[in-house]
Amino acid sequence: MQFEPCRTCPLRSLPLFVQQSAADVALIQSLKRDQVVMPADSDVIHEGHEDAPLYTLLTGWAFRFKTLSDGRRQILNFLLPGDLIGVQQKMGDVAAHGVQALTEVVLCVFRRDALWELHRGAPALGFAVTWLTAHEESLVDDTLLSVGRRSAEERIASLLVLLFKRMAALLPDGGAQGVPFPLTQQHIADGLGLSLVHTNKTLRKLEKRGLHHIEDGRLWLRDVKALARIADLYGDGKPAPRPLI
Amino acid sequence: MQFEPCRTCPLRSLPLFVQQSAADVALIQSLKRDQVVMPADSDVIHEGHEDAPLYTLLTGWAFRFKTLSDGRRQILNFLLPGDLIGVQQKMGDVAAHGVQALTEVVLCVFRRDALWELHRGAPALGFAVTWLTAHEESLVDDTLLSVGRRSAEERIASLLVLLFKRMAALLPDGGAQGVPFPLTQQHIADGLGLSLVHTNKTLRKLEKRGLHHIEDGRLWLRDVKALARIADLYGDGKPAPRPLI
DNA sequence: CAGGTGCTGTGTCGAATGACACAGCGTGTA
DNA sequence: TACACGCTGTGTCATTCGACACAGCACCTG
Repeated sequence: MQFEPCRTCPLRSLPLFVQQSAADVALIQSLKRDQVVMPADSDVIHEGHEDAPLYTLLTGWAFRFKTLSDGRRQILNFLLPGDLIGVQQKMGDVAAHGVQALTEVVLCVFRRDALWELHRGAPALGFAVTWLTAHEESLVDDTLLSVGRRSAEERIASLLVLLFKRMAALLPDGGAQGVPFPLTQQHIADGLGLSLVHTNKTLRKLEKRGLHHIEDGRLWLRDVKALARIADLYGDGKPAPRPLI
Repeated sequence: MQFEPCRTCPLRSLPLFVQQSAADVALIQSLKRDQVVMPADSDVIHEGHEDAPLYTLLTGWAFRFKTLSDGRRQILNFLLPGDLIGVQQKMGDVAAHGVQALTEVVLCVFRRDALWELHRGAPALGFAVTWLTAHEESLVDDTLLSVGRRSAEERIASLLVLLFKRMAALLPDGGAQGVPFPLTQQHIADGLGLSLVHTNKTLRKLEKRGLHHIEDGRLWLRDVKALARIADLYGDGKPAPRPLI
């Protein structure tokens, strides 16, 4: 095992993540099987794959998605460092989703029985898995509210603000210099149930009003308040402190 | 404690639910605090409520939803007997959702610390909580695919088939005589991101083609194959066996 | 340097869906 | 009986959003 021990994982020291006991970290470490790098646009989990391993995203961006048989694609949510990948794969009867890398990603690979071993070996870690799963569901809930009931402009405002805040919580400067933003307009469209063209026009409209700016893979929010107002987002805050597995 | 013991819970004997050890059932029982009946249309959990208890739905239908401040409402998913209610409430920073009864419902009420005690007391039950949460997420994923990428006709076909199958799995006759279906067209509209009027017209179109029939709170699928083809649903099957807490 | 590819930007047009208005019908209730 | 209310059904018109077409530009690669 030549990879870095979990104890010194660079994510773990961020204020976003809650402190865990040495024993719990050691258990996580013992279930870690490998650490891999995958290039941008590669498939982390093939859609329809039934028995994928469990991963944690260490660096980079990815997304979960489903497609219809004629190719229409819906992005379910975006994955940032610290997100767990593959919990739903072995559960649930409904057809599985795929996971694709947006940027080059670094992944922790866990043993296939890790999900069960986490529950068996440490209740706190089992609880953490539940927490992360429920949290991800609440992200999907929010997107569903957007796609079902918000206009194109409101959806885009909402996405920009929520992704900005999630990413900013992972940065030392909290997004003062903008945040990395590797999505193309096609990804935004697929995440919000919009067409590419309409996404482009709506983004341009918001940008012309001085609300945001995207350039060279970075996103700046020029007027977070206005965007949050458009999206009808309440709750100011930083993302809640979360467990890391 | 005058309510029925979990051991003889009528749901537990259905083939849909996996067998659990006597010790696990006893633990569940020990965390059960009450059993309550609530009328149709009542709020099980108020939207925005931060610290609701954990429930299991014993009989009846309910739904989770979120609203925008101007009243637009999105139903996130429908809840049937055996579904766990309230896992997301204490987790996740994004604003909470509400839960409302569609019919009169009977609920098991658990102690506030039940979620943690399940993980602490029995790894298998902690795992079951994770399973149920991941499973519910996959339902929301599916709805998001519908709302984002399916046409109105496809969405409705998909909803009818999926709800029919979920409900049929809870019935002895497997839906041969139709299944109970307490949704109004407004609920369908709010669950699929459509307007009431358009929902009505689309339902009528499908019914005129002989694909389904709704009457007196029951749903019959006259041509499941055709509906599944319209919705681009694959996977024939019955819902997977699931834990019951 | 030519050509290909992926992404963004824009105009025009058409289609899916929403908004509004109102009717019918069953049910509860004063 | 009369009336209100909730739900379904239907016509007409308005709007949002999607489809198609194409341009510009950066980047790669032969």
